[in-house]
Amino acid sequence: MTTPLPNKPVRGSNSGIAIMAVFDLLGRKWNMRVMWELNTKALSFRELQAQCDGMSPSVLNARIKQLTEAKLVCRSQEGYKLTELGCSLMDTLNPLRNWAVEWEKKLRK
Amino acid sequence: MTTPLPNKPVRGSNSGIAIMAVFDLLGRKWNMRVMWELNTKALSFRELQAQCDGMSPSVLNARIKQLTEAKLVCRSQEGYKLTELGCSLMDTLNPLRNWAVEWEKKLRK
DNA sequence: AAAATCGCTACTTATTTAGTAGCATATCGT
DNA sequence: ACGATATGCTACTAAATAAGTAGCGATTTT
Repeated sequence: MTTPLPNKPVRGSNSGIAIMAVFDLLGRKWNMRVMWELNTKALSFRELQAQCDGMSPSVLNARIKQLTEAKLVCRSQEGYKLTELGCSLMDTLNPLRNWAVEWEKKLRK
Repeated sequence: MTTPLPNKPVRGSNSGIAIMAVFDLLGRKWNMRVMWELNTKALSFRELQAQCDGMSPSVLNARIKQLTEAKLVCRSQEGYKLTELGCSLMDTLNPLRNWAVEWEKKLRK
């Protein structure tokens, strides 16, 4: 157990950089949730808001903007929906669903 | 496109509840990152802080508390480390690593 | 043409995170 | 034994983010 404080990231392989960006994105309130709801079907702004427990429109707007810039969500005739890239993210995130129920079981114990 | 605003979650199957808790946990700054760093090896408080770009100790403390209550992290002789449950979460999250690099590629295009 | 609904912005307040200082305990070298 | 250094962590303030509410201009419905 050594290591003083003054240490910057210095992740050698640089392959670590990408995952950090993902953490920034997903580690933000609502982003996963919004995508999760859109994974079912395209939704209009207000539908999406309703699905997300009535989250405030200002924040929803900001999230949509961020997810759109990240090319995970886009707008279409039927409303907001996931892009291919967005779908692929939800696919890799899908196992979380099952993990979640196992986790909940063990927490109750 | 219908649906007025006043609508609460009402997720029928109740299996949706668990994933929402996961979103609350992971959708919070630093939680994924902290676990990611611990996935490599056990770390002391200050080591962990250094690995996480010098995140403020007050926040780190809060995160550790939350992750500990969630039984994903625990303390040991060697420092803080992931529990079995925590490891299993990182395992299911592992594919994110590869998704992240693909995502980055397509973003640059 | 009136009423309702839409996507969204503008604002204020509440909650969360960042940033810094420092205390109490433990370990180390002399 | 003594001071020097390191550790885990708390306290406090400032900055950033989210919640909450009102409402505008545009479209759609009646």
